[in-house]
Amino acid sequence: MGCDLGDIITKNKIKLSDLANKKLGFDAYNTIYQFLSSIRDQYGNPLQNEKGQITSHIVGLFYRMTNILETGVNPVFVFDGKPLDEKITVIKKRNEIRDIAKEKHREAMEAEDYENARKFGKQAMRITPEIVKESKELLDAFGIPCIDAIHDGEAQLAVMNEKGLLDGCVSQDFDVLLFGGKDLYRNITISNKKKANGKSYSLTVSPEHLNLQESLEKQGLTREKLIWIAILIGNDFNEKAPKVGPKTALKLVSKHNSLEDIYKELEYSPNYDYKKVYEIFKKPDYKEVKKKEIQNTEPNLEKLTSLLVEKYSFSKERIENTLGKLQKKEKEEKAQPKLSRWF
DNA sequence: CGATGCTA
DNA sequence: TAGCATCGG
Repeated sequence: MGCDLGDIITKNKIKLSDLANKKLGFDAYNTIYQFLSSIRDQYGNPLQNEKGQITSHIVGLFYRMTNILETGVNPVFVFDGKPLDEKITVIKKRNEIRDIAKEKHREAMEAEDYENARKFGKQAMRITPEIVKESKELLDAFGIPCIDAIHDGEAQLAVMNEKGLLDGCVSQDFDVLLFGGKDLYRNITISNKKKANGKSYSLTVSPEHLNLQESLEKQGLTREKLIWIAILIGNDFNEKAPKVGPKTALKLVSKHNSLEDIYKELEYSPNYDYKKVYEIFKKPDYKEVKKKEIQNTEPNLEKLTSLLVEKYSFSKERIENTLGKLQKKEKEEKAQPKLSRWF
């Protein structure tokens, strides 16, 4: 997904508690997709209740958002709008991969090959309008505002960050930086353990902060040249140039003064409109939002409980136990009205 | 993924 | 009670 700028961007380890009192914009699709692909049973099927409703995104959002609010973060979720025409190719390709994965998951289940079932099950999920609606309903009960971007959610996040409406953007993808977002936060999770694959639990990931300006300075780049790199190595809007990875791309943009010159050296003529792609990143689509629209409100604990217990059949005991922690935090804030984010 | 249960 | 295993829905 997105664009593989991992080798070019500087990563700074942080603690979750460093994010207290920050206004952070979450890439909604990115966050929800992670839950859908990782919260699964031993056969690679998503979690569902007895009615057959998928609940992976609900479980994931519920626990992560209680932790995020407890940390003192003020979140806002930004959803993707209608995709740009330039993104259709990537979307079609992803849908094909998903369809193939679905079929392979079915075959693996039939063969009782559960390792492969898990592997392909992960790749078979897609975010449906239903999942979006349910996620928004849950976030609303948490008092977390949701907004819809014109096109790419990451574009909207980047501009909101650049304008000072956000202290940072939360996504696993790097694209926010291409769109001009200043601060990107990755791995914003409670547990630092990550499954390398089905078996080993060895890899650990920690929350990290990526700053656009710092990364550009360290590499002697400008944002314009960073966008060239993205175009050369491939992104959501165009495919990569042959035999060019991040390292080669970095050398190429340092040596040349235009993408035309780089393509000339590569003896490659792209069959896509790279000037248009440049503009998509350079001047991202933005929907005007007022500060008031992205303000958090007090979580509605009764509504959360009834939603989760009645609609999704969660264990009442678990929900009340988890929400109890949030309630405690709330009481502390009310005792210190000046510090409260809700008034 | 994040919580909870089990084990030594 | 830390560290791994497996529920959860």
